[in-house]
Amino acid sequence: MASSVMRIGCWNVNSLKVRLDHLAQFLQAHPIEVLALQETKTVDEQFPVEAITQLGYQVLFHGQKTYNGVAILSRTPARELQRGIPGFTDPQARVLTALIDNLVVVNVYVPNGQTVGSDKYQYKLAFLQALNSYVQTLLSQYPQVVVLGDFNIAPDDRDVHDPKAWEGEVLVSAAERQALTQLMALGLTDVFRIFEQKPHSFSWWDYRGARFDRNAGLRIDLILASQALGSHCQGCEVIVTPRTWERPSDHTPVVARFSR
DNA sequence: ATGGCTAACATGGTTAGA
Repeated sequence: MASSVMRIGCWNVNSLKVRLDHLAQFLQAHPIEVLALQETKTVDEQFPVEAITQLGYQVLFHGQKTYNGVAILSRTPARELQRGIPGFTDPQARVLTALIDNLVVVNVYVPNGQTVGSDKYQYKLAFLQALNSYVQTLLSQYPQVVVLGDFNIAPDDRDVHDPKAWEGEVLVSAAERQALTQLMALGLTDVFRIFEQKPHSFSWWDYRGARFDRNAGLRIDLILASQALGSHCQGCEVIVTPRTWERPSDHTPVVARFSR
């Protein structure tokens, strides 16, 4: 790659079709090298390849009807390594892994879990366990790995606008946080926390109740880097601006910058 | 206060998100 800097981002767009203009605006302002999208909500047959190409990106995608769907945009060619998690049969399109130069990009849209103890919560925990095994295998094969996307887990109370109100709830419950801790224990760093950050930095705000205006959000969109990659991280920030645009996604992009 | 917003699918009202 010509550039000495590699910028990698993630963004839950909550429907790619609705958010195409915002994606173009964002990439114009932040012409990053790799962007992992979640909740594209688009079947592969209808994926807007042409629109993405016109933005100057190549794209891999793994979608389904109505729900979920993930895509990886890149300036340089990406090779698809895996759709979904090996050995974890799942009709929901939530994981896509690509090899871009020497970098393994694991784009994840972790299940929401709905409520603690529900069937969807159990599915979320099973998903995270399967993801753990998968990432462990990848880390044994490749030094440079980034696992990024919508984790639907706020790592700790700094990532929650009102920890008391959220205590024990889905997205912050002990079992979810433990699953994330176990994933990171494989050798992944939440690069956002390498750096000093403004307090109350969040990546998602509920559409309801003017929560964005009150900054009543959570940080649930994460960029986790392997040691070999993370040691080259030069910065990480949440890009809040797209949340101020008309008809926004409820999530904002997160971007990390790496030297090469 | 189990409401409240948004999107998909459908074309009214349900499902799901987080």
